[in-house]
Amino acid sequence: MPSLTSVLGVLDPTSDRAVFRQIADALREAIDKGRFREGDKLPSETELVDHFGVSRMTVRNALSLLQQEGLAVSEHGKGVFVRPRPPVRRLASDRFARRHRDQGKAAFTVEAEAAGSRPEVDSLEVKEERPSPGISARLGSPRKVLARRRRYLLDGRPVEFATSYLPLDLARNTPIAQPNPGPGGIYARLEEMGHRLDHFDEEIRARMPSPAEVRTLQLASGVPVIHLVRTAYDTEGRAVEVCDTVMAADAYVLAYQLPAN
Amino acid sequence: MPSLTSVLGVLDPTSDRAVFRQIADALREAIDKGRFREGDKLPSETELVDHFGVSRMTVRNALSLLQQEGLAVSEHGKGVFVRPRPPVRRLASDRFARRHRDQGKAAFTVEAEAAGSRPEVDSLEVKEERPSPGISARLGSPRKVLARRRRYLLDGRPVEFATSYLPLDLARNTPIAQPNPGPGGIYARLEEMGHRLDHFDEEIRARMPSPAEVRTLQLASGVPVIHLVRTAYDTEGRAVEVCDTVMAADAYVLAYQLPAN
DNA sequence: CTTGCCCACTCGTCTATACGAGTATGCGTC
DNA sequence: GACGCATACTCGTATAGACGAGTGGGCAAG
Repeated sequence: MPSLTSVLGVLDPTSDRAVFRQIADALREAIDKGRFREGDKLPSETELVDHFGVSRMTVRNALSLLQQEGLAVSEHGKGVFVRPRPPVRRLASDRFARRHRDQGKAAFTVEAEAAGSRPEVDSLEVKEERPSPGISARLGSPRKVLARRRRYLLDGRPVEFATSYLPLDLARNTPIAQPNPGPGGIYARLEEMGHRLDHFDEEIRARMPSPAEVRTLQLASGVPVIHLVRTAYDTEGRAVEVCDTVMAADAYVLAYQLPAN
Repeated sequence: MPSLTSVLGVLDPTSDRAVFRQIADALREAIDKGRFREGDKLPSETELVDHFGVSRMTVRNALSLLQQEGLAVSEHGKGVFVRPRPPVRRLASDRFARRHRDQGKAAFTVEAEAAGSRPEVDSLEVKEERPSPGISARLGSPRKVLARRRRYLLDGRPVEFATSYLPLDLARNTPIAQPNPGPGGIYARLEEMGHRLDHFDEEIRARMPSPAEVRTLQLASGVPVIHLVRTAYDTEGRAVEVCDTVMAADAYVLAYQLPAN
């Protein structure tokens, strides 16, 4: 068991860098160098207080910085730990290609099982709503829309929360309005109903989560969300669906392939 | 001038919600409702201490929460302000299409001026390096690479930091190794040299910035970064360039168009 | 052996105080 | 008017202490 001094060094009293930043720097460097690895417990607040000879608030300030940076997570009653990097799910840009739809099973389920994870979908809700301005504009200002909400989990961990919006005149009294729309999902149903899909537009933003998003996605502090809004167009140029998705950013990498022409 | 009570309400002493969270909730709600607008100054710490009858650390805790959420920014000596939403730059997925390259001017400059902003590029650096493992794998394990680093600014604000890597055997002693590679950029030069571009792969992640990234992009707290890695392939299937880009997430929307086939 | 309790250790919350440092304003001097 | 300074206000940093609450291990009683 190496001494704390050899792992963390000591403060530089001549430095004009704030003490809590120096402590954060020492911990960050130790993590970067692998002295603490994913899931390892960092020294307790008391140990850091003793080692650096500062007050507890100063140590907490330093640890709080690391949490904001997404490097550490604290667990009440246990300690502060190096944040584990969860397995990452890769979303390929061809994930909605027609050939995948023909298989029948939901893309999320197939792909997760192939990756050796246990997929779940919960909090499914289907209801009719008045569209928000953003959704309304994308769908051509329908008076009402059908909203399909669901949350996706991998191995019990929530990773994504998505809502699909469809113009009500298009979706009412169809399988799309059922909780389970059947094999191939709502895109397969849309095509059966004569809305042959032409292309999708996707808009990607990243930001910090709202408190509500922190709850539904069980996000650690220092983890942003990726906000993806996809609009599906049929061959007539009509927007037939908007899917609004919020993903835990530490669980995803999005992949796109672009032609050079 | 409405009283603070009418804007923020009062604490609920019977609630088991932590006091600093209640204060943060009150401020967040007031911001959401438009009682404080973008750029507005929030009540000073002292005013909040007096209004809620708590100690200053409790108020600072609440304000710190809002900053982590990206809702507020503090300015030393001035106050805490509702974080202004900067104008957002939209990156379209066809931004590297050949037709845009033919114009001659740099895409960033053209587009920024069209949007009425003042574009700048700085800290240009061109050097030969040993590639990191990730870059090396993408480029087919060259021994050395040419690295082109630059930072992009809009109206004086840094928004993006990018590094292009090219296999050295391909780029050495060409215009690509010059600080200014000429009209159309390095992609135009690559095509002139016989590497006709076929497609690009882009990988997108979002995360909190490192301290170094906070400095170079002058990021407010609570602003994540979008990390985009683009690999360019020529028609022979060879990876000819990797561009590693870190963007201030509050300054960008990425847009992609996907075919449905 | 099992159950249940106590205790030690962890982080969470809150108070009170002090001083430092950046900003803006007004006022007096030049 | 221009300049410089004092001052009041802002947030930043740090100390010291207190109590609460979640976790886990040890120990004693059953």
